[in-house]
Amino acid sequence: MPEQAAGTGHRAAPVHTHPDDVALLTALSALADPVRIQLVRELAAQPDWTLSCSNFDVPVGRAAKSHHFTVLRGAGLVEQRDQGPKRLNRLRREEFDARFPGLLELTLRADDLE
Amino acid sequence: MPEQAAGTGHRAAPVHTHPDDVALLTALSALADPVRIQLVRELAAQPDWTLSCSNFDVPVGRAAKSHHFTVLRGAGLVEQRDQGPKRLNRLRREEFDARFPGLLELTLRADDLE
DNA sequence: CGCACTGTATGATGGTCATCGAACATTGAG
DNA sequence: CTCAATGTTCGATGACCATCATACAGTGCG
Repeated sequence: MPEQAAGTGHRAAPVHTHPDDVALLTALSALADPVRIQLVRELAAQPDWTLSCSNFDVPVGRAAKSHHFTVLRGAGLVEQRDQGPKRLNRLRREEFDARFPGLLELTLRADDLE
Repeated sequence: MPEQAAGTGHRAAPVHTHPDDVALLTALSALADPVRIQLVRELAAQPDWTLSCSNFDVPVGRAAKSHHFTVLRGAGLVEQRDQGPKRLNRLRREEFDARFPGLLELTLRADDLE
């Protein structure tokens, strides 16, 4: 099969939560972690669907990184799509900003003293 | 002594942190707690300097409540002033909003699903 | 002074969570 | 098929934190 959608995947699709279904406390808790803040920032610095999980430069192992992505998905911050063995990521900018106006911008702002 | 300033207080003054000196992670962590969110909301619903700590209706004991106010002060969210045996509170709306635009408004917004 | 009220400080406790190592699953390439 | 690469899952561990009960310290009133 040539380029047939590349999506025959028998793999379990990642579970997503739309920002509209996310509680404020969940969103704040998701962002109240230095590793996850860094993930969101690196994600924002590259085009959508260009970064796979292993491309992020955070000081934790694969297992912890996978856990953090689960949390970010659950908070409506990240969308993931499988492509081959990789899991590509996208920051849900507009949808999240519609639910929590300003919060993402705040997170992405390069503040000193962090 | 009649109304002589009411400030002879030998009590240790509460330690405050200006929002400008607060890291994003600190602010998010402070608000990522249901009790503290409720404290901030009740505080916002009344005029400044009208609520003493014991006036807040949260389901924790005095000790825990005191702890939460310490966290809120350290995040630049609350200012406290001693008056007699009471410690009056004020939400630092403008200063906090200048440092973290939109975050306070987000917190005060009555979202369902929390 | 003695007392009620208000808030803080001090351990102690329990739960949550971030992390790791190792095992496992899936995918695509050789 | 075999292998390397990518992620997930599981169990265990350790740290952090919210909470409590208790004791303590100011404050003002009678």
